[in-house]
Amino acid sequence: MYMTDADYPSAEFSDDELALAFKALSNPNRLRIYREILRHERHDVGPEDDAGCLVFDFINKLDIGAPTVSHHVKELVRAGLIRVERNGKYLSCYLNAPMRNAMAVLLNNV
Amino acid sequence: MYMTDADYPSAEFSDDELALAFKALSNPNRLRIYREILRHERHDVGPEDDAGCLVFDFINKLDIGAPTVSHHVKELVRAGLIRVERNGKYLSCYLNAPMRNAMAVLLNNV
DNA sequence: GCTATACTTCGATAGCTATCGAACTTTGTA
DNA sequence: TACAAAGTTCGATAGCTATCGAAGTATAGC
Repeated sequence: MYMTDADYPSAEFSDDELALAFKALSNPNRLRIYREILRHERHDVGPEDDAGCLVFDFINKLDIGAPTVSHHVKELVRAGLIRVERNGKYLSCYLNAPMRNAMAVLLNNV
Repeated sequence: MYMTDADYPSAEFSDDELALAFKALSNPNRLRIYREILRHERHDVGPEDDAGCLVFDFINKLDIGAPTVSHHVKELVRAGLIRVERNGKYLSCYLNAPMRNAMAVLLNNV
């Protein structure tokens, strides 16, 4: 695990921000993308040799076109759920832990 | 606590069902209603003297009309997030634990 | 510089949704 | 039985969104 408690600040998000995050998970294809990123993060490889989760794979595995995948990835970024980084030819997706944590706290704690 | 492990079956929901649940939380007012029900469940009173969370209160506290509140409550029920029960003059809302659990597992585990 | 690959942007569209006011139903109470 | 309160149903509307195909951009490799 590369995470410490510092990666899980009990960050406060507004109702609107949280609702936006949940909205980002309200489309089945977008939920699949997010779950894949979560799963990838969990089988944690070292940060150096980790190419992240590739948009390329989403385009090839999901039954929707590249423009739609591009749109979904942007929505996940806009919602603060993930961030995205170019690695040469490919685009990698990474989990944004604070928002995940905020949603989890909402469901478990309050 | 009135819950046991049996109240938390690792129930399996499809991507579509989970996406529907997240969609139900994608509207700020609906999220507020759900959080209030969660909060109420947490300060757990005994089942006998517990009137639950009243739709009446949502109608009076949120800045939206009664028809809209009614619509939102129905969406939460349809998504499997809550259930609703008439208690005399008032309508009470109760948490539907399996769906909450499924969302929490998704965010924490996979 | 050319070509192929990996996306992105644009414009369009069909379908959904949050909200409202008006009218209705159901329940408790006088 | 009548009245009031609590919630629902209806019909309408403005605005959003998932998806597409076509065309554009950026990167890697030759």
